[in-house]
Amino acid sequence: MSELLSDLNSAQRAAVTAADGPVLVIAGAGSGKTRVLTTRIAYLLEQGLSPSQILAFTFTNKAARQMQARVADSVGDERAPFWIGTFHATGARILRTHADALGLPRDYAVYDADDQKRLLKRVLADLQLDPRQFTIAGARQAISAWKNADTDADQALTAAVGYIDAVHAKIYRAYQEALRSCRAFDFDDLILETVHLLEQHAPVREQYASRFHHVLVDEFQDTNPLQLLLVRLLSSVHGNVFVVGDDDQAIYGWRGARVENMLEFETLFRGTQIFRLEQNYRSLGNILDVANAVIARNLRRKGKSLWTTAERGDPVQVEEHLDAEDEAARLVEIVQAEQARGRPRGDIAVLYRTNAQSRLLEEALRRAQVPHQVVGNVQFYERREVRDLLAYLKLIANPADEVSLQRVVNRPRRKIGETTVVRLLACAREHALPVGDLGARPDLLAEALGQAAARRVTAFLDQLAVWRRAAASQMPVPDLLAAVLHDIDYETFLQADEPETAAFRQENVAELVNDVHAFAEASSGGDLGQYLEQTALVSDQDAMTNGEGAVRLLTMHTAKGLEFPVVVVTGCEDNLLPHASCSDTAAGVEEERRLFYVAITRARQRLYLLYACRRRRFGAYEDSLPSRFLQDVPDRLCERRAGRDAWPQPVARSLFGAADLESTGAGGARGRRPERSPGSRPAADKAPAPRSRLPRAAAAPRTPAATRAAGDQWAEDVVQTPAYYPGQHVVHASFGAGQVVRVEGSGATLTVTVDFAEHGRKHLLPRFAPLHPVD
DNA sequence: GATCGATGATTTTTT
DNA sequence: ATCATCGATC
Repeated sequence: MSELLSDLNSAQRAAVTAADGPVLVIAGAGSGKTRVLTTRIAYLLEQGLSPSQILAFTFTNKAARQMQARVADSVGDERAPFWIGTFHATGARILRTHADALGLPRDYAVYDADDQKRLLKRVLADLQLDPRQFTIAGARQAISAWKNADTDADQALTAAVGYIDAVHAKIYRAYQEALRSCRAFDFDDLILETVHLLEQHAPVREQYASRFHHVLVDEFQDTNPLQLLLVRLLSSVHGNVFVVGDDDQAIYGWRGARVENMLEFETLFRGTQIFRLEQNYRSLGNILDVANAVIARNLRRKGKSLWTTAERGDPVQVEEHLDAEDEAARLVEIVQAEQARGRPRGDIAVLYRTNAQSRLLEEALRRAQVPHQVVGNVQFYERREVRDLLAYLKLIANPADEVSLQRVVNRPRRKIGETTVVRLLACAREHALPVGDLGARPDLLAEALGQAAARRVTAFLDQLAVWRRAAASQMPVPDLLAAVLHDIDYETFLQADEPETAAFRQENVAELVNDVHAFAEASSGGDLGQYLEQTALVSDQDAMTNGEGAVRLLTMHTAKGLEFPVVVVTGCEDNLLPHASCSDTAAGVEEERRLFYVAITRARQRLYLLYACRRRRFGAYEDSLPSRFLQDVPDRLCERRAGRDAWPQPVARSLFGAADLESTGAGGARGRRPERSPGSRPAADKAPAPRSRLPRAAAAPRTPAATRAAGDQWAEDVVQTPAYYPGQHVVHASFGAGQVVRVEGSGATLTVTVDFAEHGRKHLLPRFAPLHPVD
């Protein structure tokens, strides 16, 4: 035990060893928050608690896995299997366990954002609302807000103020009915229904609340009222609630999170002990002071100031670029310069406010042959063919899943069109039967459909029934998927459907097959329901592997909880950061400032803050101004510079001096760059060597591709796909270590054949499969 | 029922 | 600029 605590500072140790009862740990960025949490769990275990008496909530599945692994490291594997997961995963687990007893459907589906959208689309169409006035996104937002406030549709209708609200409430009701008749829960339901379960069924509540002697919550500042309620219910017997958070990093207000959960914690839980962690172990001094200076501008905060004993480090680099394309080009330079200094690519993270920004950055990196990984965004599970196949599996698991049925009923083509589907669904609804089971009722089908349509539908439903029987008799998920693929002859369909992309799609299918196999191996006999649940609940961050070797591109939100030696924040511009849609309220701007603070505090050693003077929006250039937050970056901590040739000034504000307003210029040329203010460094002279002052090593950076190409291992498209080569040692997240056998295709269709030590030969798409070179 | 071209929205962040 | 959806056509 003493070794457990020996590496902690006194504040951390006090928190870890706190006596029973409610505990609030206010943990600044980089102050060892995760460590305190894991050590606390290990400490409790060493105090004699059984793992089954501990429940912990994390923000992502990845964090859950890491935390479990770290605890296992310090106390041994056999003591480690405590309950840990996201609120959603934990809710799903509890619901699944008690479904039968409560009359809930046992094989309920979990609807993700896409399923939810499709269902809402149908609901909106059924209600015949003006699609201009009532959008899917608007309705979804309203419904989610109600659910997070534990308000049902009837309550929402009663409390509705005004027409829009009232219609949204009606949509809510219709949506909820549709969801239930599909035997599906959406993300919010996973928590809401769990709360209802515990509230309404005292025995179940007692069971969990007495079982869990300690409940711990990470990222507490981003919990919503429902999640808080769940925590209270689960800890209602023992009252040992240990929460860790940072009010300065609350960035999920827009989806119902309430910092107040944290700020009011001590009034909610009597006798709360509070600990503050303010020593930062992550960032060098300049970076930390910039972060402190920025966040100090927020008025609504508990207030803390992080300190460090680390050296100052380099000044933070603040750079102006002409446009987003230039910014992207500069990013490539930065990456190459960092590499030239011996920095692994995996040390570098690129952050942005919106996903849309990633495309340009990604393109620039691809052109420059810099291996990179976009974390989140277009997920593997969101590929169309992958979603199609998952929809088949979902429909097999749950015949009432109308959204999935709609998705696959005519894919491959079975000549079952829109009209037929509408009639089919109406029929199912009318007789309160799962649509997938209608095959057993030829009488109803004959009644609802024409003869030809009924025949085709019957053929499809019969096929479905065969798969269902196979699944019911415990056919392993990989076999089931193989059966589906064979029976629908998906390969032929892909070929016929779109020959140009068939090969690419085929590989996605192969990757899904791999994924299913990996699941089967990892879970040893996990059933279909578990697999589907897992695919529904993956988060953006989960897709980020620990492997080295790729520059990471991710949103600032996704970056929460992570750290990188080098961070490049792009698009530090007003209307982007703070985002235009958040700029009209003080609270909105404060949340955006916290987001900027989160971005800054991800950096350990070097930090770049980039902005562009103009940027395309919907295709056309629009002028942009430096983020107002950049004004809060103290001059003494940073170097401000312009990266490229002289360019027309944006209209008003610039970091380079106040003279801008006068330099509006005439005609086409909008004036030239003004003189630098005394405090800031000049960047480019007007001389034609503007980049020479940029922080880049003098020697031309050598890319790995350039080096390896000499080996002549490469096919002709070596230029496009430099990252993998035969003989190379790689690591895959599920399959472990292996060696590359063959590299085919390029760009998006790049396929790598790998012999894995423990899993044999697999074909992989590095674009989706997390495959990392072992340097 | 499928296909093609025109049209309009899209870019806030996510479990 | 790109994507999804819609309508007209086969």
